[in-house]
Amino acid sequence: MAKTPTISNTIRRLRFDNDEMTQKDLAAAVGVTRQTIVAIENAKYAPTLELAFRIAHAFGKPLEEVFIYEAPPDD
Amino acid sequence: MAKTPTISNTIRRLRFDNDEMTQKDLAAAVGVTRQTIVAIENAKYAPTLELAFRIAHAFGKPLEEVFIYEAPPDD
DNA sequence: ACCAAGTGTATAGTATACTTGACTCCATGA
DNA sequence: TCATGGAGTCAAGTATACTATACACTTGGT
Repeated sequence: MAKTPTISNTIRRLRFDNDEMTQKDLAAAVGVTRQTIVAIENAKYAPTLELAFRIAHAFGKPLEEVFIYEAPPDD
Repeated sequence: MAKTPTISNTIRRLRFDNDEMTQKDLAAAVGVTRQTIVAIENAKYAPTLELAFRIAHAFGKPLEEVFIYEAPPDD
């Protein structure tokens, strides 16, 4: 696996676009704790594929519109 | 997080469509071990979001064409 | 001045993705 | 017949996503 985190996301913007949904409400909607949302939103770590799908699903968006992969140079 | 695995994938088909690429070669291409590919291909567990992106990238396909999310009923 | 809601952070623990090394089985071909 | 390559599996260990509880800071409202 890659050493450098190469994934960004638009969760914060999507929350505000969705009636200013709180981190707490998003967490409940996708079935994780609030600090998991905080960590992901601030790119402390990337979610599992399943959680990524659930978050995208919660916003009614395709996954690749929520999470953006920046391919490393050695590709 | 969900208890039941709700993610399937088309890796096996994609490997064969890609010049019969072996598990070993795919593993090397995305930077993991061969048994990780075996496990994911046979849906023993789902990859991280980053690895999912790398696999899709290796095949030149969008992520959601490689990994398919089946939303649970309680959605 | 106070309080509540929303957000960020810390630490310790659990769950699971991923690694390493070894072994088996099956098919193909020299 | 035996060797080789591709695929599956098992067990023990490491890395990291995620949980639980708790506390600090800011902002808006009363």
